[in-house]
Amino acid sequence: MSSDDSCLVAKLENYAELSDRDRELLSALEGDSETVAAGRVLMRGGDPVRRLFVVKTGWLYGYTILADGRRKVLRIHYPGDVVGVEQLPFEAATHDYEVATDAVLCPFPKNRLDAIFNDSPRLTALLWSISVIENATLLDRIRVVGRMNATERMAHLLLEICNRLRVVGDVGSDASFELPLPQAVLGDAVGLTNVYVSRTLSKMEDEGLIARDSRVYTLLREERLGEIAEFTNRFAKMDTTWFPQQH
Amino acid sequence: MSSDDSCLVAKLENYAELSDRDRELLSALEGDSETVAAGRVLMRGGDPVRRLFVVKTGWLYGYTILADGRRKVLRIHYPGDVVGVEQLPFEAATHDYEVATDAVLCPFPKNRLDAIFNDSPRLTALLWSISVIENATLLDRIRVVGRMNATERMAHLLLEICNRLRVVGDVGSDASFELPLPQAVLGDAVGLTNVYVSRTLSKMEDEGLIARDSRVYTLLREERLGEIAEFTNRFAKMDTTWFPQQH
DNA sequence: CGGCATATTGAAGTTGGTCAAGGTGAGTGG
DNA sequence: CCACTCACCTTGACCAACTTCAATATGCCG
Repeated sequence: MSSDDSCLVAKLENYAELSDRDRELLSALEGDSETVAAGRVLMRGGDPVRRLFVVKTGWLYGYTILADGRRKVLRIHYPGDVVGVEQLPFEAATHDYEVATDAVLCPFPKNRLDAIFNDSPRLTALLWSISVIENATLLDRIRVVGRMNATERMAHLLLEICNRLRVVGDVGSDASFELPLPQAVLGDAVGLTNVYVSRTLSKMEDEGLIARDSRVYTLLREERLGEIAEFTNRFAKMDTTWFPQQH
Repeated sequence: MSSDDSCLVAKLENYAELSDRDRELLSALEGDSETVAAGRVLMRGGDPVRRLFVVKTGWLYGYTILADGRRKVLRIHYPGDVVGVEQLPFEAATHDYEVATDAVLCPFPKNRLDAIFNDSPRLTALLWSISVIENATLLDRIRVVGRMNATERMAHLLLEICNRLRVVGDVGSDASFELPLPQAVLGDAVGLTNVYVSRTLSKMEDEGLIARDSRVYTLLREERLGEIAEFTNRFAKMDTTWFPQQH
């Protein structure tokens, strides 16, 4: 496989120059690939975690189910993501993962990361940075879920999804994109019920903020949505000045 | 300063063996220290971020204020924490930080991290792991705030604080500890109002779950609280088997 | 002693949850 | 090609949890 068709390499090159060696190290992670069907549970909380996954295509999400059945989606993963970094320091998975759409994943054992740690401090810093940025989106999510009302929550979620998809080019120039997740999952992501997600999206549609055609969403007034949700695109820019020098 | 009185070194040594060189690298980060008075704002969202801080003593927390004044505490920082890792990839701070109690901080420029990246892949992996674990506590927080009721939220918060403090030994054998944050801040942390925090804590006290004496809290039935909140102590154990070898 | 921040308690108001009924659309089998 | 199913979405009526507003209490520090 050439590194040209690696969405991970493409994503990382947005932020910093990669050496040939770096590209080689990353390609090694995407060696094998495996197809997983929509609806499959990739991993369960408590399972031993020995592998990470680079997502080549498809969507998945991490979630937990509370004792009484309430469910919370913790993080949505998009093409180009490395799934499992959040499990690195744990012997057993902290939560479940479901594959939302048919997906192509490239699994690799987590101890293969040591090649990166040993050979490329710079690439290590870059991967860490990506994980910290995703972290920042979690802080945003905490802010949203902890203090915002339903419309603000949905606006924020749609903006985040739209901007994540833009990184891999899956968004039209009119800010339209396919969102293959059912409303119940969107609700689980932002802490609302499926019923109230429906009501809220309908209201946003009535107000001309968004349009929907089955599961294709269009952000008609993206700027306004940004104000409503006080949205910041965390992936816009990265500070790499502190990175260790290539050597 | 000897590394013996470094809470950062102490914390890290819980999880993996450190070489003399590692200890040296870490001590370099805690060279200078600076005292900051309770109530001071350490950093504001938008400020350039050039330094990280090792917390030697004291509490601080990160927060954001929404346009209409609603406030959300994003993360509480304890002694031994490295504050600012979450800002590494950003040119400007993503949110504000307030010092909650008089604190001693050791600031160091973020580009001094490259010594660690270059010289100790193993220490790099360890620091990354710590940041991923903190990440996991954020996921827990999202679960709590997104799907749990007031009692469950407060139970979870108290357990998390108690277990974080245990790492630095600030908890009595009867599970009692000083919690110097006003109830409004606790509410901002879990997405409740100060009023409802008061009601909820009173109710928990009536039920014999906790006891309070001014700001000293005792978890009378810690096990039961753990069930209520479905709490997991993320700092209990770390998988270091995948770490790059010392070389 | 006075002032200020914090905590408690009560009463009334809202947002979103719950329960339930119906509608829509894609996929399947006859 | 139609009927059946199943998953998902929508809408209405009622309800509960938490918020808001307001008054009062407590406690610390000058």
